[in-house]
Amino acid sequence: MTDIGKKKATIYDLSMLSGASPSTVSAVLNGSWQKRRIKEATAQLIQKLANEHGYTANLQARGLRSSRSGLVGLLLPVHDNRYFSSMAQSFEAQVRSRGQCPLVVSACRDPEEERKVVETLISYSIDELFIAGATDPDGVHKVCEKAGLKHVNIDLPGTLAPSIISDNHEGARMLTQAIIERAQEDGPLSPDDLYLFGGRNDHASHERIRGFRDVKRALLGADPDVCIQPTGYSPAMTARAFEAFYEGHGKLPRAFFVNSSINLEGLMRFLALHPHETFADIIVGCYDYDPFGSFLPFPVFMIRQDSETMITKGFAILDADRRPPITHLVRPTLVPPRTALIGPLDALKDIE
Amino acid sequence: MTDIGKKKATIYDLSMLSGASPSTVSAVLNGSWQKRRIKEATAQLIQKLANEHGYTANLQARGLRSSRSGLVGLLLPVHDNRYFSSMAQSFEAQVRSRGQCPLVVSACRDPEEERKVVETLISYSIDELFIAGATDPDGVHKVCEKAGLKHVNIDLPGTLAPSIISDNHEGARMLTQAIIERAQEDGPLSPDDLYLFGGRNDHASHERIRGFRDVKRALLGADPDVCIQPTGYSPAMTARAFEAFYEGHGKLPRAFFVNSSINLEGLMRFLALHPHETFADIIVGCYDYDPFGSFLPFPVFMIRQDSETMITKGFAILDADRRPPITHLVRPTLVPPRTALIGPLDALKDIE
DNA sequence: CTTTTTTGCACAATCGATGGTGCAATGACT
DNA sequence: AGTCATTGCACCATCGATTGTGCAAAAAAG
Repeated sequence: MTDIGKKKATIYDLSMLSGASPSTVSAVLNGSWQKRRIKEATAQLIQKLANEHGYTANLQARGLRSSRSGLVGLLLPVHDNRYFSSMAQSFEAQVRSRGQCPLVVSACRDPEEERKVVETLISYSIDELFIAGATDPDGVHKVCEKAGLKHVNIDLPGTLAPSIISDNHEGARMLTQAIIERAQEDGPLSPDDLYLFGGRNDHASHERIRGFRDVKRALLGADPDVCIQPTGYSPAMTARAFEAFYEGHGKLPRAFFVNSSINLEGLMRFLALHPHETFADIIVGCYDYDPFGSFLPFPVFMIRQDSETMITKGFAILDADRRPPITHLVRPTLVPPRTALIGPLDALKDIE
Repeated sequence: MTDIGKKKATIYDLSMLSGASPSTVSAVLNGSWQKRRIKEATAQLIQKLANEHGYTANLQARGLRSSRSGLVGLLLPVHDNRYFSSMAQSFEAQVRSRGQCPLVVSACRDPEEERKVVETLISYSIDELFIAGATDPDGVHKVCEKAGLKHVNIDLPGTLAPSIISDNHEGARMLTQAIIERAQEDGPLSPDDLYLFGGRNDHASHERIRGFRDVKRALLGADPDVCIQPTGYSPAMTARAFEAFYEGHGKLPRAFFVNSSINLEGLMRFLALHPHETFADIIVGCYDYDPFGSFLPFPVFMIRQDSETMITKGFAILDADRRPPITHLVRPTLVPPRTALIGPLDALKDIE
């Protein structure tokens, strides 16, 4: 307030102004002054000066000296997706409430990029890292371990570090059962009427496919392999798969399971190119929740993954003394069609 | 690779190993060795050692010394929203391609929080800051100015720093015209049939409301004030506004303009509580694009704001010598119903 | 074989904070 | 008054890099 446009005040400036030594100023401003037996009056004087001059500590200097930065990282595959962006939102809130600074970055599902990004984070001496949806969690683990960085995997498990993931198998079972039951309301459902689109060679996809097949076999008696159409996590590839099916059959499957909201975007691309009748009576299950996806013009059952709980558990694990590489499952919830859940935004005050 | 689990190598370690002085090592590793007339052979030796030991610079130390951190900040209102999350995605890509490190944080539209968050970023000596959708851009500006931090406003303008925003007035005109024309296909539209929901006391809302009223008056001849229903950026409040209208009229307006995708989520909450018939023939315009929002079971015209261009322009401005507090407009595009645009995710390779 | 120039590098200060150590002044006690 | 404990703080090394300066040795010039 007092200095306008000047450089930022340092403990040395306050040292001059107060007549105390820099180390005294430092002790006062970082709260360790009681331990250092600084007189209360001295402390108050320095506090006052600090306020007047708008002092804030240089966290790079502090981090350099103490080799702790107060930064906590979250590595995401992508931002542009409600599952991950709401994870980022919860993450931020929890990091802030712990008095640290969140650092959210994405690595585009590229294993090379994942490692490079983490190297960069390490160069800033981040204290802890959440690795979400990494393509190569164990590769990232090695980078972290070399630097002695505490970390957990979220969403996709690794074998070397503790992991907290959605119970994909159970979630997929719930979702599959829901769409089968709903489809059967319109008449008997043959195994050929139920497909799965999306997913690739990762743990989550495997588990979801396994859950899908289990339930499908139990309820419909069979499960031809052709009904599983992996397309990767790409809207374009997914759209192509729908297109291919449509060309072969003149329609979409009566019911299908879509592996993630990213794949569901592929369905939108398909729909954009075809008249409404093409999908007038399909039943869709999507392993992810999106508030608009829930209101599409056909029934969409969704799975809401509990990213908030995953983050909470992640912190609990990081805070623990020992961190065995165990995988913890978090139960997701089934969201029936036409449901608007409240999200992290609802915690915001928006008066006026 | 060579040391497993050890502490990170520093220039002093490499100095010992190579026999060169720390300053020589530093010069080699930061690329300034030509300028310092270091022999090529020396440089190569040091490079080799650095690779073998997996050296990476301590960026806090570098930042402390050079008072540049390589960090570029993006301050968002919220993550959990396709407009802002896709902005984050473009931002990251551009920052990375400039060899810097993106730091994306949200401040929940709380002016106090905005300033606090920026103070924190400043403590990490970030080099540049993008302030997106800030509630109080000028308050943030002052904090930045005190610290000598270069910054631009995105999405919501300030008066003290350069701003790059969507051409809200023009976008609103396009959107309003589109929904009016579409609604008129179903028969004549009276001024009471066209409402606007959402928005609050910010520049974007004002401009959008202005554009809406201009076009509505021009095409429908009148524009009763009751047709403007500001609800803030809150799904819950927006839902309440729809509910209130519905209680008063037994239906929703034939056509309406929704101020943002966040407000559109409020419509979803309303819909969840009412049967399909309630909204069988509404026409909606939403000032924001969401790939699923575009395929709701009624026509939804959307406005896609070009956040990628905004970020690009932002960098251009930050790179310029002078930065007058001018507001730059970026033209958004009208997206007709049932349209799936490609997004930043499509740049990703997703093989297999 | 000097003198000058160039090459190649080492030295040391510095960025802003932290924390161990040491010492003077004060007060308590015998 | 002399001894001892306590209080209150200053001093200084340190974290890991950057950078201005200076100086020896080698090369070029005379």
